[in-house]
Amino acid sequence: MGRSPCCDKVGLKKGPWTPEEDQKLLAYIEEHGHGSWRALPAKAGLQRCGKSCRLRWTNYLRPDIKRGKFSLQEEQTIIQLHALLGNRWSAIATHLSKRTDNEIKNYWNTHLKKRLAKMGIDPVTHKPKNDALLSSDGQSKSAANLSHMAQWESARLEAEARLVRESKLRSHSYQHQLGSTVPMPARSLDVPNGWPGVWSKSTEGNGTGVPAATGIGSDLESPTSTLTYSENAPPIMAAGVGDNSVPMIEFVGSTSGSSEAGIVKEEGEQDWKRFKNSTHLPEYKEGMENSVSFTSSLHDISVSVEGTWTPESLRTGGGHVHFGNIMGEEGFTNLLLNNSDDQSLSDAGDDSDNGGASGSGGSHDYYEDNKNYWSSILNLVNSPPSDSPLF
DNA sequence: AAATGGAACAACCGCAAGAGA
DNA sequence: TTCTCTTGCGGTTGTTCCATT
Repeated sequence: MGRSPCCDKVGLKKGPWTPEEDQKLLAYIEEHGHGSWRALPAKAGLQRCGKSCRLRWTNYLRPDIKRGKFSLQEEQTIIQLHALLGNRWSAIATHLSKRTDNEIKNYWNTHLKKRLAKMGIDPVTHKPKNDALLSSDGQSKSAANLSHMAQWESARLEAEARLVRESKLRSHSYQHQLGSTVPMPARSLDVPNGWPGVWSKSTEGNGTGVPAATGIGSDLESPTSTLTYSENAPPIMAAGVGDNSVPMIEFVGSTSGSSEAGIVKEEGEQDWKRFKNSTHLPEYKEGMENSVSFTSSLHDISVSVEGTWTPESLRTGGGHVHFGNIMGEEGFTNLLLNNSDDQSLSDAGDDSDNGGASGSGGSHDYYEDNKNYWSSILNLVNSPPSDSPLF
């Protein structure tokens, strides 16, 4: 696994891109596609390394990028997904169509992270910084159980992200098979909305006969995969292999309708509707405490979880956790956002009942906040990413 | 009006993983 | 199997902008 020398060559320009350079890069990619990034600068007449060109394209020039201020919804999504995924910006970006991982990362570091910290919320754990005070009672246990489920969802979400990446890779290889160097838009990036101009030009220009984006983008073969996913030991789930307390998560994924990919999206949407309406966390039953299976019909993902699933870990409050129908509730994130001193944020919602989420509230509030918080997260990850062509 | 400090954002760096020869 | 190349990713740095003094 060597590392490409890239930018350490002398004579290559670094630093901010000029409009002329942007134009050259755009024009070249429009006509030829990017092909090999390493070879691109010379062909395009740019004194840049390929890596620099790739970053400029993916983070700035790509036509399917939405720029500008993040909406409240986007902020909420970022916070919620960050609570689940941590600094996995690319995975988060797959749920924020038209936003790049770099942009999300920057926004987190410059806005959201500080905002949370200012409110006494640890931006890493998404818990109040004085959480330790609660560790001696049952509240932390509840939080841990919720986190347990969140980890479970995190693994599922990451598997989804893998499927997206796989889809992208497949689409690239498909392109190569067709002898084209035109980059295949990735479904995860919601490309069809923004690509057609470039894509059509490209395909027309190179004469490969590859259908335009609206055609091939939606006809992308869906990922059909069998993957064994080993979560790399997040704190709560971490333990040694073979340890009975270790939840082992295995995803066996194959996409329904993969050979008729053109209808995948629609099927997926319906699938999600059914899924949202019917999905609960698996009900706890005696005798199955170390094995819980879950199936998402969307990707035929069957998830088997082996580990210390307890009735407590499957419950919040008085009933089983439902993923759906929580959107209307006031989530913890909303509390965070509403408590923010950022006037640009929504002041909607009445969080007075919950006593805020500054972390200094009572333990009951903390419990309720956690419940709402994770419910909101779980609801989010079980909702189709907005505008995402994957769903 | 000039200086200064912080915020915001673009870009770079280095590591890791996968593919292919 | 090993090595090289390419790409993706996350952390960090550098530059620009803007508000405040």
